[in-house]
Amino acid sequence: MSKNQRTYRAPRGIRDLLPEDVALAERMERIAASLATRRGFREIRPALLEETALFKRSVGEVTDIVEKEMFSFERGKTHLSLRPEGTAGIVRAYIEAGYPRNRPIQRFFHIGPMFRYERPQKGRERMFTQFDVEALGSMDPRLDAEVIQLAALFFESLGIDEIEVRINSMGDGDDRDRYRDAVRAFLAPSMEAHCDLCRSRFERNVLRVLDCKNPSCRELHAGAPAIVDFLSPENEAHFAAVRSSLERLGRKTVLDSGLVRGLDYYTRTVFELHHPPLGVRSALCGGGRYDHLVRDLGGPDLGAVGFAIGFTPTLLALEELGILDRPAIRPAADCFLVAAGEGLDEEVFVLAEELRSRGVSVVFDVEGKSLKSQMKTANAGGFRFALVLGESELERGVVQLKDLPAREQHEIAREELADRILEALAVPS
RNA sequence: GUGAGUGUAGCUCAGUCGGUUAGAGCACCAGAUUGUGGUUCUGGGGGUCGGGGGUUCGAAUCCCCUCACUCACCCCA
Repeated sequence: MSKNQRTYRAPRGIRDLLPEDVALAERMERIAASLATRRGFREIRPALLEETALFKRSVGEVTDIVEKEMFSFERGKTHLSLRPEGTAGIVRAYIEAGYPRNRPIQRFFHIGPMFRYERPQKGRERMFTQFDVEALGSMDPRLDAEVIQLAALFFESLGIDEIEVRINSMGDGDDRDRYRDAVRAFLAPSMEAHCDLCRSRFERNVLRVLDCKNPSCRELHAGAPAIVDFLSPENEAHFAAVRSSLERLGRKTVLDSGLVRGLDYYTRTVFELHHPPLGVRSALCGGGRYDHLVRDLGGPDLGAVGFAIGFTPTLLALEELGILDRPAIRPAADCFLVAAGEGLDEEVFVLAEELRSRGVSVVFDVEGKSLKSQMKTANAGGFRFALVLGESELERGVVQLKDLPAREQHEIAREELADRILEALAVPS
């Protein structure tokens, strides 16, 4: 860093995943992928960038996400946005690829970055990774239960037990509208007594008023209408079926009539997975059914259900629970090739590539360090082997193979070197 | 967008009532009779004390502004 040169940082709320961090991310990805594929969910990698209109249409014009949280820009006449969530793009891809006509039942999962222009704080970033699962093309309540079960198993596989499934139904169409009207009518007389926030929620999303944590507001909500009393027989049956399917798996559900997902596309089943001991940050997963999104985005009217799990909240949860065991940092390669003496640069380079071609991972010193210093580097870097090549070895066609943790060194014929290394690596040290 | 807290070396931090060359640990680099790593010892590089302005004989320290980060609210994974 020179003095008169300005420096650069990652943009606010965006952090780099350094090589040291990748193993942990990979572990979560592996667990997610394994649970998903076992249930026939296939990985999909949709666009990171979409037409802005897609999100306006699906997520909703009057949501916080669309109103103020999207990274949007214009190129030519096209308005684009970095995706703030995964479902819209996945459904768009599903329709665009023609699945609805040919093979409407599709189970997809995706792990990748999402972007929201928010003020960063603990557990919340502008670029964050989500594990998304979407079961498309069916209304079957067992799919609701299946994805909820999948989400719960994800956390349990990581060691987070006591996952609480909070569930609600938002109804669909008429019953939902009637419920909303009823809530509005119920609240209207007491709005003056509510907090400022509730008053703004009343305008933006009435149902959210019932979610207020303010005790004085809560008192005003006693006797508020419950959605379950408004559900059509069909939606009520669906909701009951989802819960009973989960019960059959031994998974309890908690009816949370205040649970209202913020995005416009949700219908019927909505749910959140919580780990109550985590307090304010107990919410680990959110999802639900979005039965008309495919239609709203230009496809046939097909049901769908899915969820999103944020990796950052998950990691935070593991940390707070003290069960985050970071995978050991793996060395860059198995072997560190040491040059014993001057003028061996080319020889070292050639030997390294020779070993690599036989399947051995090797790096060599590029700082012109002393032999001793190279050995230190090999040790500090966690390499299993140091390979020493000097004039003498070169002439005799051998290499010193040093097993660093074992502190043993043997002279090996160059032709046998790769095999000997691979052999030694095959048995646990 | 609103509010609060914090900015000293790559990292974690100390720095008194304002006082002269701003420190420690870790990390890094180099040595300890010249072809061999964990410990130890010695030495070394590295900071315009976030930036700008002000008060003062004198500012890392006090005041103002600004930026950044963190946390909280809204909302959310």
